[in-house]
Amino acid sequence: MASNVKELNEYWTDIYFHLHYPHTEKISHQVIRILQLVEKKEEIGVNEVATYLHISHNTASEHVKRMVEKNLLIKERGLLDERKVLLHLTKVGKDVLHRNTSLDEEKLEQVMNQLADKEKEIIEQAFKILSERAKTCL
Amino acid sequence: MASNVKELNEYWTDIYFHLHYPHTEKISHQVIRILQLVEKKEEIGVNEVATYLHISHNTASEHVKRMVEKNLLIKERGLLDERKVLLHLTKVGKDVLHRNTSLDEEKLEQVMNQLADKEKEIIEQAFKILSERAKTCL
DNA sequence: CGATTATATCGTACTATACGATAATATAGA
DNA sequence: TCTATATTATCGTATAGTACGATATAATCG
Repeated sequence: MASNVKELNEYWTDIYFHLHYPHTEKISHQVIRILQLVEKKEEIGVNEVATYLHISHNTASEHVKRMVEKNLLIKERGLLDERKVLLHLTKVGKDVLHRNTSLDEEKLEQVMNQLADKEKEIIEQAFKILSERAKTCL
Repeated sequence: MASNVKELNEYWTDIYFHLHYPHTEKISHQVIRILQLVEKKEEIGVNEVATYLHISHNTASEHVKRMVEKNLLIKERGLLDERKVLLHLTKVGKDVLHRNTSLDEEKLEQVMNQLADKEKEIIEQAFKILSERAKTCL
């Protein structure tokens, strides 16, 4: 079973390598990780960012500040607890995140269009199942 | 069909978000991109790195130099053409790459073990099909 | 030998990353 | 209300990452 998982990972990295967007952007690693976190979680504040990246809260605060300056994030204060910050992606933030973590839509569509209907269906089902189950993990 | 591709990307990013390894490493974005390139391609030299990352050849050369110093890459001179450099991953390089681009094997196995045999099969097939077709893209 | 190709190095500049110390502000509890 | 705690922000400082022009080295090609 372990070799099975390794095999899946090889497929996974092959897919990303061949279908990712070109690397034209000068974007840092931590910035992308923060964008990913903010996109997928609701109610994200500075402390959650710090915990997620295993960095101190002051460093996290500075990341957030710079990302707001660059118009990647929007900061809002919590309604119930005004100490808290609620982070959201801007349109620019969403675009940057997309180009750096998603599969290139043109390439993916091109590949999908080469497939038989049954194959397409298998892929859609597989991704759906795995994403749903992944969400319940831990 | 376009919405289909967007849906797949949402599944894709959800899967990575929930199943990736924890972000404990202080590793830069360009370093990971270079590791990915070297892993997936044979006969990679400094110029290919520069082209792939859209950076100048001297910058690429310095990335490679630092990565060799950190024991992430091994440099070898081309047998036929000694001007060329051939890059390979070290064990450390492979490990770093794995922890930063693959799915966490424990988590993935945990998720897979919750699935019915038929679901497992669908996922394996889907990933296999997509990775094979992706390789023929462009 | 001269031109080309592939890589390396030097100097320089700027950005990113990180943390300790400290501060500001909001909430919660005695 | 006063104090403790929680959350975020800022300052000073240090180190590493990123990048490029200019220049150099070395191998190959014609």
